[in-house]
Amino acid sequence: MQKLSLHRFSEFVCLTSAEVQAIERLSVDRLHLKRHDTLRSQGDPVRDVYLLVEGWVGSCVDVATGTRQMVKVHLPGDLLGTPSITVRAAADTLVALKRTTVEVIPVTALAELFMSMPRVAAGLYLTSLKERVFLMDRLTSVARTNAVQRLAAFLVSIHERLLLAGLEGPQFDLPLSQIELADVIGITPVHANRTWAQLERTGLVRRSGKTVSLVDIEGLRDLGAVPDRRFERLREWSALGTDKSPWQADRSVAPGSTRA
Amino acid sequence: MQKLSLHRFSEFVCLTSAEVQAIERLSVDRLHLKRHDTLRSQGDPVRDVYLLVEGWVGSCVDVATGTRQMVKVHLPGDLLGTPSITVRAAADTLVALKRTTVEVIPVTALAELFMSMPRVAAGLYLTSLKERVFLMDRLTSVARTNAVQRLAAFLVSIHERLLLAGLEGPQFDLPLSQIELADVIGITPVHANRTWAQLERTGLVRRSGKTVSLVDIEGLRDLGAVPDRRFERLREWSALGTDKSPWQADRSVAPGSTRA
DNA sequence: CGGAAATTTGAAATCGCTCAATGATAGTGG
DNA sequence: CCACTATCATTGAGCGATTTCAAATTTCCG
Repeated sequence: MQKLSLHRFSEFVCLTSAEVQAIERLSVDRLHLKRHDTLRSQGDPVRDVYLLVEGWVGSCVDVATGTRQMVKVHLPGDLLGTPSITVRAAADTLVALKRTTVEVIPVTALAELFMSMPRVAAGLYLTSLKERVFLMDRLTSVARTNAVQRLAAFLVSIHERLLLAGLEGPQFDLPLSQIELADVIGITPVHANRTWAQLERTGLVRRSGKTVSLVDIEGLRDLGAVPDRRFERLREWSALGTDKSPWQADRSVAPGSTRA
Repeated sequence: MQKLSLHRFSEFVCLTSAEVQAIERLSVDRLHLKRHDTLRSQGDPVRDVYLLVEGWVGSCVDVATGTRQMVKVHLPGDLLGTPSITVRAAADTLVALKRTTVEVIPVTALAELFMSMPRVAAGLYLTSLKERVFLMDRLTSVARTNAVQRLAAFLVSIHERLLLAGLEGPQFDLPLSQIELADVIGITPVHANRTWAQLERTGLVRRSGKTVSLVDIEGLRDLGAVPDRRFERLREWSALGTDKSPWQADRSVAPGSTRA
């Protein structure tokens, strides 16, 4: 995990070594955060984005009324804070959910990379589109399913992403407090507690401390009405561009493939 | 309105005439839809995206349980269906909310344009990031505010976008049925009716038939806890790239600027 | 060990949903 | 142009999910 994970750059486009090196040169600093530290607050000026090397970071939108919504839980390999580069003041607050390390990437450096390497640019674009699908599904989950279903869907989604990052088996550590979990699935902390108890009673999940074990993933997927999204690398975007070296560009990445 | 509106291409990057021409050459077909026609269904193969020339189109995610969530209401100038190009089967259903005209753009053509014109690519990327901010705010609205607040926020948001498209004044036509409105703000149709009545009782809005009149926009903005997002064109992305002609690249676009 | 934060539980209130029925409107074909 | 029909809007009543307020217990961290 000390090696930079370039998930978000290479998930749709296979990169050449020159491209990988260019990405690795983007960083101007490395930051270490402890749990609850704020990387950037909503309203702050936006000069940088961040590559999450290690740890978990939540992206939270604060509401005038005092509550907040965690619109994304970022895992290692994610590129953080990019949506805010389109606005004057950061749209969200980035907060560490556990001990975390990030690389700091100036927006100017990201822009230069984007304009000079078309295939990296395509990767960034497709990743952003994928995030939109993710947000669409989160919005649907919160708007149209009850608390137990949302929790089930969230656990499946996190587990799926951890599998892509190398996790094996149905068990993982969930560093979120119930307060933070409530922020994610759009309920109150008190109800998050009751919802956990209710979900455990179904027998589909077990938890002990911070450790979560998914007993019946298909059952959870059904309960949470998790849509079956099969993301894939697209020939159109890899086969074009200025680069002359050959690359394979057809392998599909199907997180929900246990289902098919 | 017969002229193509290129909102989504030019909102962050000022385009040269060569770039505009390349975009206009993308379309291979023009489709006319009447209200309730489906442009593309969730699960369909994704070969094209669509440029909305005239009309309104809803992007809906269906839930296994039978309900659906309209995750975006598209207005003229919007580029539709792009998030789905990252998945095997379309993530959403695109349905006409009134009489509508779209240009059909093959994904391959979009990819070629992206790989050959860096500044257009930057525009597409930034627009996609902006849509993520939009979705983050929608998610927050649905998760953290009540039905009246969501309706207020939705009306303000649509009005703001119509202003950018040339509308003048606080009045506009809302072609959505209450069923569709319920799909948008994440409630049931019956409750949408009561919510409209409740919002009208505040005196902040009036409606007669399909026509909506925002009596107190600031009041609605406060009620709906609408965040103040100021989108802006970024020097970083315009000033780079292969093009040699000069362009102004500093004008900010501030939809919510009445507030400041 | 001590204090702060997080978890858990109870009880009452509220918001939105469901079921059900009636009225209004608009599109269609004769 | 009108009648017919399907869709949409509206209202009532009861129910259920989630929130709110409050307090007790446990866990975590310095």
